[in-house]
Amino acid sequence: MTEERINGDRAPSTLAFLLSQVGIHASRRFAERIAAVELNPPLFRVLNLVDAAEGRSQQAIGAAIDVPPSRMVALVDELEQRGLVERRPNPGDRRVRALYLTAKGRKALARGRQIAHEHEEALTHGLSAADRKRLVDLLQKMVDEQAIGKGVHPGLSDAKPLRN
Amino acid sequence: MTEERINGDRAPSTLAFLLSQVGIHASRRFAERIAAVELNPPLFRVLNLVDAAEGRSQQAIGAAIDVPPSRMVALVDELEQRGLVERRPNPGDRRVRALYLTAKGRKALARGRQIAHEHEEALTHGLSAADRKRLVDLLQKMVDEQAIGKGVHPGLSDAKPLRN
DNA sequence: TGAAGATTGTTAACGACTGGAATAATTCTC
DNA sequence: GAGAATTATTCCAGTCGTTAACAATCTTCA
Repeated sequence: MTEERINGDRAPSTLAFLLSQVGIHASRRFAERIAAVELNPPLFRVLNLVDAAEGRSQQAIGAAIDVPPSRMVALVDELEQRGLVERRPNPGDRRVRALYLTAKGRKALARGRQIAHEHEEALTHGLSAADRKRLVDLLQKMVDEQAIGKGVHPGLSDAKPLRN
Repeated sequence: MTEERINGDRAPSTLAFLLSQVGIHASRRFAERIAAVELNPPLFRVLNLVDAAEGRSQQAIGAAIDVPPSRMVALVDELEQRGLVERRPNPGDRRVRALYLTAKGRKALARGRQIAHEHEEALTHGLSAADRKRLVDLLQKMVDEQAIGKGVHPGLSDAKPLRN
């Protein structure tokens, strides 16, 4: 094989390019890491939200992370089957299934957070504390300017025109 | 509705979180923008690569952007049907279909680049030139440290354990 | 009070997207 | 010249997520 290595010069280091490159890399690595505890990002997010607001309805937490009701069902089904969360009846409203973390769920969440922490460390490995702070500030500024996801992480598999 | 707005504090502004949030946002917006010229990111990438190295085989450029052969077929099929690229026989190797841009393909590519430029502008809108440079430097440092995609943009829909 | 209209959780059907295996035609290695 | 490797392609199967429809339950308000 000639192996002439096609020159990537065409794809210059524009900020947009770097951002998506690094961002996607970060997402993927995290997905790989979190898989070690049999979780995937959406599941981990739901777990976090349930912990943040126990007793809420499926749709309430679904709305908080921009997940449609029909999708929440499958997500919670899995979490419940694995004994990480419970669906309890809501005395006040019998349509609602209030979500609660089980002891096992708390453990899984703790492990997940530990992994998230390690991920953070690995990702910022080559950066000094000062660099890290600068980067956080700059990115936060972008988030504010762009009014990106009002506090909600987009996740990789939402929206339609993604395709990338 | 109670609308108590579940507190997102659980998802602190870790660098990893910010990076994927902003990165994914950047990818999505670009996908939306590029759709204006009937292209999607993978198609645009192929177009760029063909331009960067005309006459290469499908698999050669596929390898350069980490797209499996079977997928390249569909990608090139579409590009060819729309008259943006041509598959020409390779005199030296009759198995190979060398790819070339058509005049129309060049125009589409030019428009795509224009859009990419606008995207860059919009994305960095709130940043000063100095901020922008700092950000590029920091991100580039991360790319180098992490040995992220050896010059290749990952794209949003590759790898398996993505899921996010 | 009671009927119409919302809302919650679920299921089912459908479509978009991909990668991997198998195949035919060619080329390369010895 | 035989067998291994390579290129492009087709096919198939699996993953995922969205929309629509539905039953049960609540709310509204005449």
